[in-house]
Amino acid sequence: MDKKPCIFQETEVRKGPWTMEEDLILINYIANHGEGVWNSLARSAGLKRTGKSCRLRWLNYLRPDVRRGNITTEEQLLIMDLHAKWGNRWSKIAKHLPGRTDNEIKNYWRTRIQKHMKQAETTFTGRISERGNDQASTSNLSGCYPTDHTAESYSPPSFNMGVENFQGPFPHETNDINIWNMEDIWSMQLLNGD
DNA sequence: AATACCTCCAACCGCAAGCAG
DNA sequence: CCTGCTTGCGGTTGGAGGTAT
Repeated sequence: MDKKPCIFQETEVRKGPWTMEEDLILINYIANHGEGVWNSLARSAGLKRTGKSCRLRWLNYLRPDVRRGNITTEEQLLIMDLHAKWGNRWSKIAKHLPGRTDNEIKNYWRTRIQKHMKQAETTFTGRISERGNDQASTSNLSGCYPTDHTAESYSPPSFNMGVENFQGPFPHETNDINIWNMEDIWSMQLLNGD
């Protein structure tokens, strides 16, 4: 990969997946200096990333209060409700779901809810054309909300951001060297001192 | 077992708003 | 007011992992 360091790589901005080292650097830096001007933070921390990238990584992934795991039924309904009110104002919606990020909600909406609604729409309009629209009401969509495993398999309102309880950001733990979890990162961060 | 297809999500991009000089 | 910089937001994409054939 980086076997041939060249002069350009020195100033080159890194893109793509974050490495554990980068995560650690960012966490350590923020732990010591706090969040700030992201561009200068990236530079001062020695990260070859844009401020934007650092901010995104921190907010969506590294922040200690980021809650990971499947969306609960309550959250699901809240998302539906708020989306009906505000539309695609993901950050606004996210503010009402503690620990959830706008990115996560957005992804959830696009991949699950939107899909289900689309399916519902096609079957629904199919039914309408079959037997009239006597059942036509938007509230019918509520019966089509995804109530699949994602909501059922979610364990814990008792979620605790304590390091020992945190399950890590990755849904699938593997032996891959590039895969680490937040427990690793936070414990290493603790070892590195405040 | 191989591979084609699908799903999900982390991360990027572009744009607009806010703010300081 | 204008300009340049930073941040925040929403849309989109690439790729890893899972599933179907």
